[in-house]
Amino acid sequence: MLIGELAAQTGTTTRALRYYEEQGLLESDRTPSGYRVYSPHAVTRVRNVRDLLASGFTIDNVKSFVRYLDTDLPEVFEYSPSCADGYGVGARRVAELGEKIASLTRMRDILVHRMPWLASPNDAAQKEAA
Amino acid sequence: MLIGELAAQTGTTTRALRYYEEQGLLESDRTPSGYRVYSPHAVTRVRNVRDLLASGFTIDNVKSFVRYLDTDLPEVFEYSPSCADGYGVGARRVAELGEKIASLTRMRDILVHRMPWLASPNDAAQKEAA
DNA sequence: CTAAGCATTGACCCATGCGTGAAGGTCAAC
DNA sequence: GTTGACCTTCACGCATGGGTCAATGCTTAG
Repeated sequence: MLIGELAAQTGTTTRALRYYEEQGLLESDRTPSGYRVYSPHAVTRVRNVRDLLASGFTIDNVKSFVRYLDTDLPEVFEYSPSCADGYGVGARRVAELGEKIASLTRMRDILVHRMPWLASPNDAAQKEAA
Repeated sequence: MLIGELAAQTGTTTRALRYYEEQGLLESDRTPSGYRVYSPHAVTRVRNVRDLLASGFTIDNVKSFVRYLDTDLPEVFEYSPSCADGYGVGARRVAELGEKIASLTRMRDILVHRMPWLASPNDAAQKEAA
């Protein structure tokens, strides 16, 4: 299949697919005239990439999972030592997200401290969510 | 005073001061040879800009406060209708920060949901912090 | 033949607050 | 006169995931 069809089947754009290929996450054959040709497996692969991106991983993170992208990913990953490297990536990413969250939360708290009259609704929602 | 001394007195860099000027947050006279010359008021101004940035405002936000930057800012802003526009900026910024925090938190929760074995320490700290 | 609708590579754009050179002019002191 | 410490204006770089042209080629139906 050509790139437009793959884009349609995976709900993304041709630009994104070329980007994934540029990042080493996707392969393609070429017609004599240079068009990218994909096997049906590419659909799974692209869905997995987008799944992981939507789960909060970065493109660089996803590169670490490249070995697992050709089969459907489970909803929840069991712990198995054969995937320890992937788990390290997950742990680091969670730590990064935690730091960013903490940093933004500090900023928001400083702001609310200096402007107390804009405090309550967000604060209540925040405490409830945690 | 010249830019280097202003940088030293405000604990920042010459690069940052030129950037603030480029953004319309700081003014300077020039010597015949083109050096920037600042009045002592500039020290207060720069400190206020950095104070607001450290409080979680963006450069664009600070531009809205440009009228108030020549006198010392209070630690906590009282509510007064004469500054309603500034308060709107504060409210919007707090909302933006809240959205970013919520978005990152959603991502982290999805990740932890898919990789449950990396859950606890961050989670506990998070709930405690809120 | 030609137009429509696909494809190609290349390259700039977004936001954020500066850091970090490069290449050069100015000023005070020795 | 020359060294060294200051100053000047560019202008690229960062991290993120593509968006959005531009200029051009391929393919197929009318």
